[in-house]
Amino acid sequence: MSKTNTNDFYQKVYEIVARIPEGKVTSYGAIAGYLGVESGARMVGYALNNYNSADLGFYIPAHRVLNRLGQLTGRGHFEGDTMRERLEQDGVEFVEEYTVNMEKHFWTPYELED
DNA sequence: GCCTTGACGTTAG
DNA sequence: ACTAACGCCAAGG
Repeated sequence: MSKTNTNDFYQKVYEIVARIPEGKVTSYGAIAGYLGVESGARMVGYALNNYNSADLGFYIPAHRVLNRLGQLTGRGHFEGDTMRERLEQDGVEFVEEYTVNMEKHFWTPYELED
């Protein structure tokens, strides 16, 4: 009875985000597509918004999840410029004030297969 | 129970 | 190449 509930979907999102390598970024759509929900990009954003570190018990680098253009669309949910600062610490190259070099740092969950 | 909103993405003009 | 509109699905009002 492994039914893909929304809560299960969120859980998978957290697991994937937690595995994003340092210096790499991915997109909401990439995660959604990997989970089999191509149209669930917004749900990924919802998952991160609902995310509570206390519930999971492990930290997830939500700042490494951007939209498909590499823009830090979720920066408003971080404190100040925390999101951008975190990415810079990871060594991510920016092409705009709030846009990273997607071509250079893009990463997909499929690379987890290894 | 209907309507609006949103950490998105694709297609059309 | 740029902008506008629609589709998507869940949560909150």
